[in-house]
Amino acid sequence: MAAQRHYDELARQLSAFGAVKRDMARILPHDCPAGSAAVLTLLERYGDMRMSKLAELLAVDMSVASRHVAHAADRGWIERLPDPADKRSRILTLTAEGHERMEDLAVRTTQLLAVRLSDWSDDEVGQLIALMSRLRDSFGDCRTTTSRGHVPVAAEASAAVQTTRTPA
Amino acid sequence: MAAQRHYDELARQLSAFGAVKRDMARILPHDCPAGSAAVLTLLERYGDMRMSKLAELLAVDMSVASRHVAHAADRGWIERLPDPADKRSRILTLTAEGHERMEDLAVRTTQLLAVRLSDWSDDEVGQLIALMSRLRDSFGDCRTTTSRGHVPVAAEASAAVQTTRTPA
DNA sequence: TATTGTTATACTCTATAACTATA
DNA sequence: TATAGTTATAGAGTATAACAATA
Repeated sequence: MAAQRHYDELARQLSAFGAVKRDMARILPHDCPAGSAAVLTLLERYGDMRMSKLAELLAVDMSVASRHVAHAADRGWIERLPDPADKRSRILTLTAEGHERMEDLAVRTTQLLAVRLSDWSDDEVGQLIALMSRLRDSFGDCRTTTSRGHVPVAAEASAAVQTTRTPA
Repeated sequence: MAAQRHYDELARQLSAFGAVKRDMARILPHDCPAGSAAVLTLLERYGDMRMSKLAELLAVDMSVASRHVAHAADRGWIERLPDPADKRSRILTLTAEGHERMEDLAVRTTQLLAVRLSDWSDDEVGQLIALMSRLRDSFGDCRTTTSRGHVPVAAEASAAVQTTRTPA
């Protein structure tokens, strides 16, 4: 259990962390907001998937994911193919244009981070990633796993305090 | 310099990190959105200050800070006193009601984090805070509006990782 | 002229709820 | 009835620009 004096500081860091995200978003093309970029990134990384799965990875409501997907689909970056196994569902897949767009996004991201993280060691970045990932996990946000070792978090979290697990 | 393979992963973590902030925001009182809560927190922590300083600490434009401050002032949580040294400026200060509100916020935050971080050690939380602080610092040089005295954001956190400020 | 702060406007992101079409 | 996905609506957060008052 962490000391209480750390709680306020962590909350403060989270509060001001948005500035980092906004700086990242500033380098995006004008027709590709952060939401769409996230959709493309996840599709390239994890391959074709359904809406519900994408929403889970994005850590947002499916209605939000649907909106981002519609934006990307309108621009021809992704396609929503019918799912032969379930006619209610749709399979999302990157188009050739989508892959091109992703290439562009990757270049922009790399260029920005190469500047911002110029005095970070590889190990330091790795540590930050690991801790951020674990925090998301502790908050029940890590529905997927970049690796196979997914640890369910609801169990140990609810041990300390009887908490309402997002009751509807 | 960090390896390129880490760049995409860090961008992905940042992208999905919003879910953590939203979970934190969910425990706030209905009349106190996250923006107002951040204002109260900073005023209690660093004491009375001017709008420009607050905006810097919030890492947002002053127009945004002004909006949050107006919300808090409308509810009697803070006061905007005239600055005798500069009649354009206003000194922000917490009222008694503001302190009460802060007490409530601190309790809510502590309760939530006690659950979420139940399996984190004190040192691990400190490491995360230090790395987040340093990342904000690495991104901070690009958007400083008033690069006067920079408040030591990571005062207590710098124990684990030494933050480096590259002078403009 | 430059700076401090406010306000008007517009845009992004988000969740809730109502809706459809399947299951 | 229940589930997958879409859309309409409302709310929070943000930046830009125009503005007023003061330096």
